[in-house]
Amino acid sequence: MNKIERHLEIRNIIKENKVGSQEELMELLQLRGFKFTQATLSRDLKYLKAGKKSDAEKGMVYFLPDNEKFVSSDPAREVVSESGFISIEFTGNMAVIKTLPGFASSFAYKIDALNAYEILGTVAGDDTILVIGREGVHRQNILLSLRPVLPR
Amino acid sequence: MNKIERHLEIRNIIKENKVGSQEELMELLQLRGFKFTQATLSRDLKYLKAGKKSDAEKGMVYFLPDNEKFVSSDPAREVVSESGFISIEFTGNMAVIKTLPGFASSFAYKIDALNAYEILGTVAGDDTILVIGREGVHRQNILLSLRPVLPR
DNA sequence: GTTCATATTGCATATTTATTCATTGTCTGT
DNA sequence: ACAGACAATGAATAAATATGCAATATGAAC
Repeated sequence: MNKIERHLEIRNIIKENKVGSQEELMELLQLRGFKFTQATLSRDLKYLKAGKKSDAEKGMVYFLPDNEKFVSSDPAREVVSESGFISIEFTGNMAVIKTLPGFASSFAYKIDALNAYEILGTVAGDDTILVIGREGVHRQNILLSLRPVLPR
Repeated sequence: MNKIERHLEIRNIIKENKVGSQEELMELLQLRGFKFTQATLSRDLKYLKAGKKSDAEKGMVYFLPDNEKFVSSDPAREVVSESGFISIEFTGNMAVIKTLPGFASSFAYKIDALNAYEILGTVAGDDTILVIGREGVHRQNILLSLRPVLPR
């Protein structure tokens, strides 16, 4: 039972190639040594939240949800893809942190876990976190307290 | 032969609703007085380059390519039904935008896409968006930069 | 190991979507 | 108005995708 590996390979193939049907995808996977049926592939694609979009060349091709395209194999970008952190900016005694789509809440969770006195609380959307500083606390203090969760 | 109108309506429906199948879409169109078969709808969707993507609520739903512009055949409802926008109010250098339930994140996405210098970021819930203005920026500037995504 | 609970899968089939072929509708030039 | 060319459509059917069910595998608790 090699579901995990199969899922990884499916993602790779969909990202690198224009795949027009499950049958086509199945052939590619079988070339790589996987053994299974179309029913399984249908379930896999559902699990991976793959969709199908219009393509000039092949009619319809499979694609993965947006956040997939940010997963880079380039080590220089690893930091971003691991934590999802993109940027931080201040206004007043609040900080606005930008993350990759979907990463905000997990990132905010880390911030909350710091239990920093300086930080009153956080509000997380999908790709943005609002960090509310305690009254009288200066942005430099907020930044310092956030240090542990920010990429170096 | 009302292909054009039908296409417009299909786009509206797809934009505004989560449509899971051609059959479902066909019912909605027939309620609006269109008469045709599934074969035609399949061709229409191909022509409109519609795709299908994963959706938490309905499994798979149709969507239009990014560059597709929304055109409503009912001008009166366009404002609210297109964007879901309901109201905007300010406090300090933040704006609170109210939308129809479920519309906040897609509306916030449009705001983010503006990439406005004046706007540090947005946090979206289900029907409310908090827009954080850059320090020193006044509400009038924020309002101006939001202009492109607000109903006229 | 044995048992129970749950996950994974294939097979067969249902459901959904695309296409072929024939027909009808629309437009243009005369 | 008529003929010819082509677009649009429906009916039937093919192709593609999803799912119910039963069998098998996996892991946890004992």
